[in-house]
Amino acid sequence: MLNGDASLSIRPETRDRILAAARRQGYRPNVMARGLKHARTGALAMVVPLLRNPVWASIQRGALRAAVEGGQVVMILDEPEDDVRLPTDYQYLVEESRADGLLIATARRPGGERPRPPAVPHVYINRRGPQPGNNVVMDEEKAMRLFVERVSLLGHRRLGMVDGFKIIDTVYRRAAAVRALCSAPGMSVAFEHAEDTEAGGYEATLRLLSRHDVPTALGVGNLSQLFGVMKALREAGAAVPDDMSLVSFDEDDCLGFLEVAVTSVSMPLEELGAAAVRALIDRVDGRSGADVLVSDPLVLVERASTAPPRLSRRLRP
Amino acid sequence: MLNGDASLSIRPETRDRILAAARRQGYRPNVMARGLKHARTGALAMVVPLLRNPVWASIQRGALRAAVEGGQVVMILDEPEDDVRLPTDYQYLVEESRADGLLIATARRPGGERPRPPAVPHVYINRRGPQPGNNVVMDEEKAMRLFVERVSLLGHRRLGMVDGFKIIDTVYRRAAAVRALCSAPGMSVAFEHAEDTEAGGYEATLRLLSRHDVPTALGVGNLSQLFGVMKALREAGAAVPDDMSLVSFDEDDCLGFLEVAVTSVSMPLEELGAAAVRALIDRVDGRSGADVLVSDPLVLVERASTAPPRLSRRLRP
DNA sequence: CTGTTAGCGCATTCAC
DNA sequence: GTGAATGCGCTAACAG
Repeated sequence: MLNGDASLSIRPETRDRILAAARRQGYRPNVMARGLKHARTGALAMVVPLLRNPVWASIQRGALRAAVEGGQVVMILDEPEDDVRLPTDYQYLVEESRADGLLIATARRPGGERPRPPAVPHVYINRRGPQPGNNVVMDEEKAMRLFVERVSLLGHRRLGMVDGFKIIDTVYRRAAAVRALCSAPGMSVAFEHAEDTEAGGYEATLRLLSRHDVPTALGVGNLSQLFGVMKALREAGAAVPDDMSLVSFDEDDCLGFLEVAVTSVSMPLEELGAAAVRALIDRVDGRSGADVLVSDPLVLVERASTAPPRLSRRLRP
Repeated sequence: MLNGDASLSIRPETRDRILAAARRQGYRPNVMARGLKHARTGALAMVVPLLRNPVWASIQRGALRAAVEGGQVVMILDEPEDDVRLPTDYQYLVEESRADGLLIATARRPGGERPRPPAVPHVYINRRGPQPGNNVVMDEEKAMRLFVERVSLLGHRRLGMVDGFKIIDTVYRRAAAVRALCSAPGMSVAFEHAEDTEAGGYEATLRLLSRHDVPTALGVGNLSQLFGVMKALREAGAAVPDDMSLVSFDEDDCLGFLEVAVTSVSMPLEELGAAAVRALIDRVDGRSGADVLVSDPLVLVERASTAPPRLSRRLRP
């Protein structure tokens, strides 16, 4: 009755009186006792690499919102980059009833061992696990398409991409998507993989600029790399957007305040986090489901870093 | 015995056999049952404003590290900026045994109501609560001193500061500290309060630049504002560092890759999070303590955005 | 429709 | 030295 069972037929006034009295006396149902009975904790465990990259903050926020809506609480586990664990290393949390399910948001796979899916309810966020059915990812293909369509419409034919390494699942999918999109005759794309850091973006751009066919439009996988990319362009005297069009795949308010305001593709990060939590709650409740592809809202945020390529280059045979 | 009670006198081989068998069968102690008995959950609840500002990622990371060391787990609660609650609104988490204590990391105070400390174990992170004894903060005074000493050594006399509003406790303490530090004859400081956003920093800088006594050295409270500050300086034609020295109070790798590499004061964010968790565990265990002031590692990261003021201005009477 | 009871899994206590 | 009983707070199933 104290949990709001409506099936009881008590006079409303009586019910209210009781509830008021309970509240006044400070009564709180003990979730551990309740959990013991139901074999449910009401908590979900989320394993994240707590990078300073703001995308995780957005994913977390979306996840937390969806969790409170589902009456769940989220506990955060931090996986340090220098101590990459297997997803199965976290299932003890469910086995010892600390959580009902696992949200696995670590992008990097540990090397060597063949992946096995955890034996407890789980969902992979922003990456695919070893099997279909428990993955919630964003529509990277659509993101790449927005980029490629935008710059090819401006007249660019030689594209470039700076992103992380391919062991990161999003990078893998982006690379495949952009290759497919640039397979049209006359189009090409140079893909540089580098660390997800400023220095990584810097080095990758240097490599790109030393090619004989320097791209005229560049996509950058994340904000940290973007700062390195812009530094390399600045030092090389390559003006944005006249010598190089630039598109970031991390949207952030700061982009509008840089030397040149940078156009970006805004990914549905909060939606991703929320969708993952909803999917996990389904699985905890025994409703299994298919993989989820989050495609909205995924838009190009136009700023000032894209323009047609220089005529001199464009017309060169 | 299964939890490693050494007081039992079992033959080591027997003990090992049992433990091995337990492990093989996948036995896991149920933390809810254990918790029910001990009236302990082994979890701490952390209320954060999930801003995209990377400082929260660092604080979280430090807190999570200290939590695993203390055998605790941290659940995260997100307080949206548009729905500021009272700290006491979260004590139900402890009352219904979801957590053993509260880490309150929201900086902004809700207006109107007089603050009352939660009636459960709690610690305020990076802000002071209504009473002394449960606050873990960083040494903002030391941070300001590093800034003021550095630029005054370079010859600056008119300083400026862009930061958030004074209802944010860190800002309040910084403002008091910098005023005290600049009370020497011939020194002055202009303090502009603004939103913790790029636009806020932009507007604040515009106000600063329109003064009759424009500062020659500027401290900026956080990274978001910094982008706005730099845009305003750029548009005004004020060169960094020649026309304006710049110091950020958020350290971030990206600072080294901006148009001008920005000097910063690196705050002990991870240490702050860790110290808060340790303090809270003490309080949960019944050991009360004093306020904690985290002062290390707090250093000036020299980059390229500080220089002596222009001679023309410096020599003007 | 209301009141009582058994048992969730563990740790502590007591009896053996 | 070992084993069985008790109760943490709750709820589902039951008996009244």
